[in-house]
Amino acid sequence: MNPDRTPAGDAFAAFAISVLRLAGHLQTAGDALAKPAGQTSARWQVLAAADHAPMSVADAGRALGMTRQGVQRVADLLEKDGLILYAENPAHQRAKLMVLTEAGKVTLDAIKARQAVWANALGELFDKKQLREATETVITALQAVEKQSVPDD
Amino acid sequence: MNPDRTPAGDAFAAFAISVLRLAGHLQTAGDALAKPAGQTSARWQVLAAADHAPMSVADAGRALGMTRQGVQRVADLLEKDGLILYAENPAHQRAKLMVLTEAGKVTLDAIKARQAVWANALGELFDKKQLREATETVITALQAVEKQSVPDD
DNA sequence: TGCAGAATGACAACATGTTGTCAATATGAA
DNA sequence: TTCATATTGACAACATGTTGTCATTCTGCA
Repeated sequence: MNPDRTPAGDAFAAFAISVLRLAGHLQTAGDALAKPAGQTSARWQVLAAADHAPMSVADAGRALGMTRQGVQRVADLLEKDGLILYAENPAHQRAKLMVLTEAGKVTLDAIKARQAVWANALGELFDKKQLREATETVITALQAVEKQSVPDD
Repeated sequence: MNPDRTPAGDAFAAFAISVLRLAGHLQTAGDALAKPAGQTSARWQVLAAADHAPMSVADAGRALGMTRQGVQRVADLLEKDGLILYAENPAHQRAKLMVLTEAGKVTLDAIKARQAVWANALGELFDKKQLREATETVITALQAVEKQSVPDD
């Protein structure tokens, strides 16, 4: 079946599959959390990045682990909806800064409030130590997968 | 900042974010593993489902947690490339069965071999118990997130 | 046996994100 | 200061997946 996978390989593969499945459900939950505010996970992420600090589209792309073109498309939609605006950047003529408008702040706060209720309820289901250890394992895997180049293409 | 999130909520949110980030990297790694065979993660998943047992597009959608339309698009591409074929289904005139062709089997085996090397190497980096416990936590979260409806829309 | 309702594939519109390319703008080293 | 190089936004093509709709085919029950 899997001719050359070791027990350790099997264990990692099972872990990876469960992580991918959970991520799908988390994505769905994120969309549901953002929906009453008329937003989506993607828009929420960009709003949150711009709220954290005014930044260019390229900055947000790096912060979110996405290409700047992908962020650009969402940011243009957010601007059209009046949730962000592109402010002049004294340090760079081309790279305008995304800034939340009042409407953007209200929208983001509404999503954050719903997310808090959701996360609090789910957090109660776990032992604190269990959740912390799992998070550490996930982060370790994150770094390992980043580092591990796939067997030579 | 997050006015009403409890420590447990913070812990779950941190866990969720790390899972989403790892899933992104795993997706990228999956694409890299499939690429030398001229495939992608999506095509690999459909090939693997059809290899497990001949099944209809709708069946594969359920197995993969995707809509049947999404699977259909990929399956049509796989058929066009000669990796699967739609076999008559004695039990259902409309719902043909996806079956791997010889070329499909060769392609899938090539991907599986590369995935084994990759998973084995990553699995070695972890304590077996650590990986097993993290997988259990992820699966528990999976079930909880499925069950937990988002605060009333 | 019929027939209402479910399941399925086909098709279209759309959301999300990537890759590739181009021109405009910054940046840093000679 | 100048010029090669990197960064950035704009634009297009494409991959992936969802939602919605329709007609066809199955299924189960009265």
